[in-house]
Amino acid sequence: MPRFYITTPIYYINAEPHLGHAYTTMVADAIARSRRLMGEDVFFLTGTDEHGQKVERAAQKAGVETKAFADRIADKYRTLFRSLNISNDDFIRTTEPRHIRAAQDIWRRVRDRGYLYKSEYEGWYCTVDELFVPEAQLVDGTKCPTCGNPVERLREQSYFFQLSKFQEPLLELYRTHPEFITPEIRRNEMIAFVSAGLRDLSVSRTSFKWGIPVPDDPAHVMYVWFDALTNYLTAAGFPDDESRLRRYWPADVHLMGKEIVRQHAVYWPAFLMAAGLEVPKRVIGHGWWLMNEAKMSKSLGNVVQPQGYVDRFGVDALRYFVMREMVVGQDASFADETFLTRYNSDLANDLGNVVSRVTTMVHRYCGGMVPPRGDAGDAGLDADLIRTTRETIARALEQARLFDFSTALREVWGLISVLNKYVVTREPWSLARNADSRALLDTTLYNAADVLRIIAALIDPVMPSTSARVRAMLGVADESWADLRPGTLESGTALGPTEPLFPRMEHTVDELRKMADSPAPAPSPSAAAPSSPVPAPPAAAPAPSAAEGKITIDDFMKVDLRVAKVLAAEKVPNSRKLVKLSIDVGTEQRTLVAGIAEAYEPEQLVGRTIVMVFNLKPAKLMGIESNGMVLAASPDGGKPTLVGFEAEVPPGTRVR
RNA sequence: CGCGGGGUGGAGCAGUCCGGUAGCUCGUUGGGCUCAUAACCCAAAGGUCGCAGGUUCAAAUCCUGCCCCCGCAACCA
Repeated sequence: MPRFYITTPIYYINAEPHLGHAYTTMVADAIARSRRLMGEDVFFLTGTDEHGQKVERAAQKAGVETKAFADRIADKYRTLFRSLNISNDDFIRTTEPRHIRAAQDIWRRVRDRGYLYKSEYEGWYCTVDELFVPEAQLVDGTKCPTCGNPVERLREQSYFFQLSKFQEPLLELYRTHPEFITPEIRRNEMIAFVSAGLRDLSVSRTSFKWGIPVPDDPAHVMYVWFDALTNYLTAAGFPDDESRLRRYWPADVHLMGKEIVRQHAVYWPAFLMAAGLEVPKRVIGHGWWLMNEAKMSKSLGNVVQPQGYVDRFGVDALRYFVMREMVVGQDASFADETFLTRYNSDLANDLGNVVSRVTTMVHRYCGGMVPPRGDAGDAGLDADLIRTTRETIARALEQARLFDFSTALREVWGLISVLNKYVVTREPWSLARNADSRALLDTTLYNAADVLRIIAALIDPVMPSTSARVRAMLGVADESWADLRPGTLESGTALGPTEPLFPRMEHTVDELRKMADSPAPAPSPSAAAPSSPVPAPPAAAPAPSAAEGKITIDDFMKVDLRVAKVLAAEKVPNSRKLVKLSIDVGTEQRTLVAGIAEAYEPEQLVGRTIVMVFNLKPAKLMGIESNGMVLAASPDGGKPTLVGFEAEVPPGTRVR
């Protein structure tokens, strides 16, 4: 049996899971499921990356032990993946003993083959926060972005990996295996990056402890990617289980977001070559989900919580949407309007409705049993349907093999459309009124039900539970893709009860947003299968956990809001949206920088009364220090509108 | 010359590599049907394919120049 090993990245646990993590994992899941249907021996790995200073600090901040913190976040990922119906075969955590052993083993191999050397790492270090700060993040070029204190130049001992030795071997790899990096744009980027020259990589640290100790030099822990990337080997049995390793290594697909293609397509194969191990076969970098045209990010408050969509629409609706909407490799936008349209149009009106109408007719006209196939069909309509079905199977399977589920789904929906036309043209309801047309009625409904069976099989990797529900309605068992063809549905099969797959969602987007803002409804009372879409309970259940995310009046009072008057305003040179303001706050004059140039000309601002955050920590923007922040309404994607008053208020007045 | 993506009927997109009748989904309008989740089916309206040159029998597609939009970067404090 051919084997197929696919991985997601292991997710870094300093933050909670969001749509991006969910997306990568759902795509990997669809790939894994499709390969199982093709009869391959699949090993599908995901997990969490738990070491490093950021985790150590996040735990400190949360006031818990690092290990306990890691357990908690890892559980969140597990829980999310369960609710997304992810079929991973293993869930690896880099803090597990098996991984620590593997990472140390590969370290020794790389070291013994002469690709590690000890030297000094030099960088900007903040003694207050106890961490190195990348030069680009420094405030004013001298201060720590987190605490504002001056950083100092510091050296520490570090092991370096001789990445520079792998420039040629890597370019050779890209040349001889063009499919190694997909899509092509990522490949070109990597070729450019490697061609520009590679610097040796610092791969250990002495400045923190939360990591895997370097063998024979316990003052050092392994740094970031050396530890993390090795997980793909660990789970494949490295180093002890040789037969397993021979079976599953090298991996067939490493799937990830485009931001970490470099680590997987440059560092990782270099590490492996250095250790004398085989490199993976393919690295796929997918695009990003854009929210209102911006990349989602926490500070923008536009993070999509996957769980909310699962609760409202069902897992398969979310899985369908992301697979259908994003062409792997490109960016796509996640808009509620589009989601709702796809849900109602593709899932309710097309898929759900065609299943409903066909099964209902079999119940009504054929006593709930698949009728005999007969030979009453004609060479036109019936033969066309069967031929289209065959072609759809071939094309959808081919697209799935190429990891292009968007196109595969388009093919399947084309078949749904053809099936609808078939039904309308043949008019079974008319045939049913006339005893003479019994044979044609049977053939028609046989063919229609048979195509539903094919559709259920084709959507299986993307929508596993919907696939199962369609099969339950048809009374048929799971089937693989190995011998999928029309005409194999058995006559006489008793259908299960018909139920709506995707109830139409009549809410407007605004209503849905409101619901999404309120806390998710309590998990539906026991029995509800995870697959059944929960028709959103309108305006239900406030707040068991309402306290979360709210602040006390004391917290609010920490924010000192004041009225100020603009004395002068000028556009910051070379900036797009920044305006430099001189303002009168009653007691003093201040300079501040505001990101409102797209909405206001400087002249309009002079003399205007504004509201500002008075006690905000100063920050430097485009080289100008800003002492405070102007309040404005800032719609997503729109231009800001300044806060104002209906009556004259003197500068310096406190606002609460 | 910072890096990258993009400009195709009202909206969102495919087509561009390998020139040859401009396509899909949603929306709109009219009709049909009543098995179906007011779903489905048919038809129609709607496009100077960002602009200007060039190559060609023929350009959305190839070449040159320009304009505009959007990310990222170092500007949302």
